[in-house]
Amino acid sequence: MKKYTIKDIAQLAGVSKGTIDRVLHNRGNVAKDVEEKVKKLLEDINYQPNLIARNLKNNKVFHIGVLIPDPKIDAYWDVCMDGINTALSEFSAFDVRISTFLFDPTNTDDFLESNDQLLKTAPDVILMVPLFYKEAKKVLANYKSLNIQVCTFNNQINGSTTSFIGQDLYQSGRVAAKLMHSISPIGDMAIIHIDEKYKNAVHMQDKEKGFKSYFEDVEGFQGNILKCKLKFDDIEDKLRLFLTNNPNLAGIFVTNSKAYHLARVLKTETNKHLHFVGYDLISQNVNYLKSGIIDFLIHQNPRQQAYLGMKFLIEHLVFEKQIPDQFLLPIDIINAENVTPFLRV
Amino acid sequence: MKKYTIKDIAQLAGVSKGTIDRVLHNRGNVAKDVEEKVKKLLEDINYQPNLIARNLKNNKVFHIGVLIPDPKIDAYWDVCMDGINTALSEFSAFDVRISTFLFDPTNTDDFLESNDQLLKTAPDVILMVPLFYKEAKKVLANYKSLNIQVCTFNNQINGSTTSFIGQDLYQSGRVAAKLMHSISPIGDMAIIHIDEKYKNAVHMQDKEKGFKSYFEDVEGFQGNILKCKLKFDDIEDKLRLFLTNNPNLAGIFVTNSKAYHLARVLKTETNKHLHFVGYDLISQNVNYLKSGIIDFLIHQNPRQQAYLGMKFLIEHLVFEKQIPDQFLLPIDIINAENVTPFLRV
DNA sequence: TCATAAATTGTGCTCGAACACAGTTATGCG
DNA sequence: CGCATAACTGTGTTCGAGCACAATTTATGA
Repeated sequence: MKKYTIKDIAQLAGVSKGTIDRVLHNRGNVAKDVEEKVKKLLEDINYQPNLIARNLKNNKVFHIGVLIPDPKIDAYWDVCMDGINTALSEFSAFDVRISTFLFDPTNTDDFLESNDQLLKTAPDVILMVPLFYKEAKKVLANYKSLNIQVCTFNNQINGSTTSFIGQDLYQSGRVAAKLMHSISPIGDMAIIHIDEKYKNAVHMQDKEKGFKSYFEDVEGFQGNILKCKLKFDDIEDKLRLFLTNNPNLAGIFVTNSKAYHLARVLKTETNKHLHFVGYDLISQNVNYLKSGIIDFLIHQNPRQQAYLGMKFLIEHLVFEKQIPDQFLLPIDIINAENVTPFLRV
Repeated sequence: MKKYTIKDIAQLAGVSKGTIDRVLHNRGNVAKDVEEKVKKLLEDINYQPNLIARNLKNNKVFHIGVLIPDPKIDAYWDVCMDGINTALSEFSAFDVRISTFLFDPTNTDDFLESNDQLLKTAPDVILMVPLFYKEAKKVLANYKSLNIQVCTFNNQINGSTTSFIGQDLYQSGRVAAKLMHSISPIGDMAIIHIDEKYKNAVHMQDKEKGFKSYFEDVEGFQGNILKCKLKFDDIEDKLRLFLTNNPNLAGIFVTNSKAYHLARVLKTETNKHLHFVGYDLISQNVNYLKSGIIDFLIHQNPRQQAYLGMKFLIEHLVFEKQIPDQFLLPIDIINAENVTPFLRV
């Protein structure tokens, strides 16, 4: 229970605090027998350095680089900075500073360029959304060789050992399927991929696989799982055609945050209510959720992802805590009645 | 951007750091003109004391009293200690210690007795589940007069100014109703209160009100909202009777964590599937959720409640942060597919 | 005018870790 | 043996805030 200090240990070992310090930091110049004796003592009393004192002495300014998509181009990222700032203010006792670089989420070159600029600020550690697989893989490998600790969120780069915070997308597809099945026990289901310009195809495919796998597990399910790809410019026509061709359609699952594009069209289709599950609490989606066009949204919690990434990095810098290799957030189910507190958090 | 120290300010003001310190802490013995000058200077440069240095100097052991229901008597509370320990380990750099006192959630006297014992440990601040309205109100008033900061979670004591962390129960009733309506657009709905021995009637009533209010808002809803009170000893018979008497019943909403008692009975009723919404991720409920008897559980997140309470208290002690008067957590919707990550978090 | 009290201001030590540097003991070699 | 060098050990300062106490200045009264 008692907290031992270096001075205590020095006294116990019958040496000076300088020697203890040399042992603690493996700075050499310690007689072997003394070193062993001290090490054993440290072990025995389970010495934990006073991190407050350490931070006071070191008096470091920690520098965190942030590389995320530009919220002005895609509103989904709007809340990330909130999460980052929350973490920052929680640790305001320490001198942690960030350099934020935004990139166009439709432009791989911009990602690379912003990353170059970030690198120039010589950050201690980095928080990043590794949106583009190929480019991110290279970039992350580079940071690994530079021995700069990186935390990624939003999407995982397979085969990378970098720490990742996000959701299990396959499972979130299953959650969507379960919801759909709950509100619509029979009928055809459509998985709809809306083109996003950038290639996060892996994203959508994981969700699709999860969605399908759920219905495969349902014994005697009466309905087909359909698939449909839409592009921005021809959403309306193609969707109407799809609806006409599939009269047994009961539910629609949109694999990204663009559900509102469909919702706009479905709103005018008054003949029947299609069950509708989508992703992400961006304002357009929330409006359709509240008006009853969208039944459920799955919340990927970008704010929390960014917050946690920031927190892990700061705790690593300040308290030398280990950053988890992977941290999977719960998959939040949102309907019209529980949406408000989630917008706040 | 630059962080000013007391020494810096002393130099700027042309006085010694002792004088700055006297001004900062209103310790008097400072000439009026000097005091004003220093105060203005502090204002101008927006002086923020280095909390690391302060904590090192003060070198205090903070003592937090914890008063929660005994998990051995009601498993719902099992995860609270996890949350508390998580917060504790996050702040392991500081010397924060807890004294935990458990009470029987069916026994008001035990609550009062445990509280007396807690009081004897002379805690700096307190984290508490104020389960019993009348008793808690007294206890909280006492702490207020003793000027001991208290954080409560789980249930709010109306008319108390004590900080509260939890959920909006009325709204959670509405969430349950919306879920029920989604999976069962027509038919009668039953609100079932299962007796819990202790008088958290307010709890259940808020949920009931929310549930009802939702269906009142639904235009042209075809169904009745029924109500049923059950006691532990006659659950089975009474429930069967209720089911027989209400052939149009489509959904059941249980207002507390005891849904599994009904689920056991419903499992044997093979004639039709009743839609079923309950509360809390205790293992019995989760099993029925996974096996499909229960459709949704609402997660009150007791772990997170306890964690946040602890965190607020520690940050208050260590960093002198303000504790929010009220912090409402999101209302988590759980089905069989997203339950696992929630059990972990 | 000067002693004394009162008011004000300055100095120095502490907290615990980190590290530079000074000091001490051991070893090697001519 | 003597002396240089290496190997090891101890001391003292620093980080910033807080507080005790010393030091200084100002006010008061005989």
